[in-house]
Amino acid sequence: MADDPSGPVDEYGIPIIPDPSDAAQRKRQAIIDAALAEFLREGYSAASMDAITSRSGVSKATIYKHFGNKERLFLAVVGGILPTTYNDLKPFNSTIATAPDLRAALITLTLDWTRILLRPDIMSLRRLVIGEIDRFPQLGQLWYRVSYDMNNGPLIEAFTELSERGVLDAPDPALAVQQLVATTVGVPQLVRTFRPEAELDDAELTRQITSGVDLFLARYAA
Amino acid sequence: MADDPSGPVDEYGIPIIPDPSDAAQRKRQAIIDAALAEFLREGYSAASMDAITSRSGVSKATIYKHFGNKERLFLAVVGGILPTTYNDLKPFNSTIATAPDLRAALITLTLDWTRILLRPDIMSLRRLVIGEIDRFPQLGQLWYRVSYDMNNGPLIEAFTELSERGVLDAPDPALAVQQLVATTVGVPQLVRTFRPEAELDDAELTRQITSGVDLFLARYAA
DNA sequence: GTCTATAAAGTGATAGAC
DNA sequence: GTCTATCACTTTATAGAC
Repeated sequence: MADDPSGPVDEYGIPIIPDPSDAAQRKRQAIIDAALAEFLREGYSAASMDAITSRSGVSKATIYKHFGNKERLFLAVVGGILPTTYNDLKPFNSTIATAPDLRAALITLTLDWTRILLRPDIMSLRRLVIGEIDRFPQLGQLWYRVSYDMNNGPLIEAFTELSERGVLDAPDPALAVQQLVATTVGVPQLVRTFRPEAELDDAELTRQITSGVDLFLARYAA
Repeated sequence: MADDPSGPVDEYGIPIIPDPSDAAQRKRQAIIDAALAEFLREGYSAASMDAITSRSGVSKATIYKHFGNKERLFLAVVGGILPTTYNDLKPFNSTIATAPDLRAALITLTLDWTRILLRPDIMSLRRLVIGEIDRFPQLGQLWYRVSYDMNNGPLIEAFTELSERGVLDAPDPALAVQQLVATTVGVPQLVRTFRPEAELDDAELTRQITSGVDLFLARYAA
């Protein structure tokens, strides 16, 4: 019988030949995962292609076949993870314009945003992008655009609608959104940017965010 | 006559022998200047000691005699420039508690701060520190402490006094200062952090800062 | 203290076999 | 597409002369 196991077989004994492009896709993903971990740990310059090679389990030549060079790998990996990261923030936007209790809705929204954006992995990614902006200005533009599309943009629309309905008095909704984000998310985020290990229990975080929303409403509630 | 110019002489023809420790001090300063420029351009890892050597005009061995290794050089250079940089912000603090027109004083203060902190060299330094925080947590702590001592600290004192006199209603002066900074300096600074080349004319900057101060006073003016 | 010259290790990238 | 083996170069750091 010619059933020596020279490879994986299915339930009928038929060899499973992985779709070549499928295997390539999995290797590509393994490279991306390894590269992201390495870039986050070491930054762009100190990250070595050798280290990414051993982390990923594929050969260095394969990495170069897929991504060309180190710069393109970096852009592909970081540029690819950015929208994914910010996607977590999207579900919270839609309820603002129709919320019965605007204050409670704003607190919930900004508190959720803050909890996500303070996550250590997202903070590390943020520091990495900021530190490499002179070398990769595209990433700064991308970060800005993504955070605008996913967060500020929808909120501006909601504030515009709320102003028309007389609930808010925000003649410049775009600036109002920037200010709301600054007084809420911005406060703990600034601390964590420079002191990643700074303690911040949930009660204190809630207090800061609530105070920021109240500050915002003291000026903008109609 | 034994006046062959084998070295610089003073007005009497007496050779000027530079104080050895003085020459060393000047070389040390040349190294620091060259290193700062190189680190700002390239970041920590990509900056090469060779490049710093040729920029500074001294030999590589001299740099190592002075600073030991690359990490210590980086810490000495960046840690040394931080207080110097933030010193520019100090003169503006003292007048707040006694200002006849608090709104105007706050606008002047935050506008001056913002103009300084948005300077390209300071923004680059900030990006450098943020990007290297995993490697050099001390710099994050230092940045935080320096900006606290030079800015927030004095303002907190002023707000405390103004609250006691009934001019402000700020039960938590430390948080109020964080919020004021966030709604003023923080708004354009966040944009410039990710988009160094973003245009921002002075009229628009003034509008943002003024709006931030008015937001602050809507909640905290007694 | 300062220099020149060099050591020892690591870098990004590629040629050629399969 | 993927691998092994290797190239050409740069890196940080130091030894030894002055």
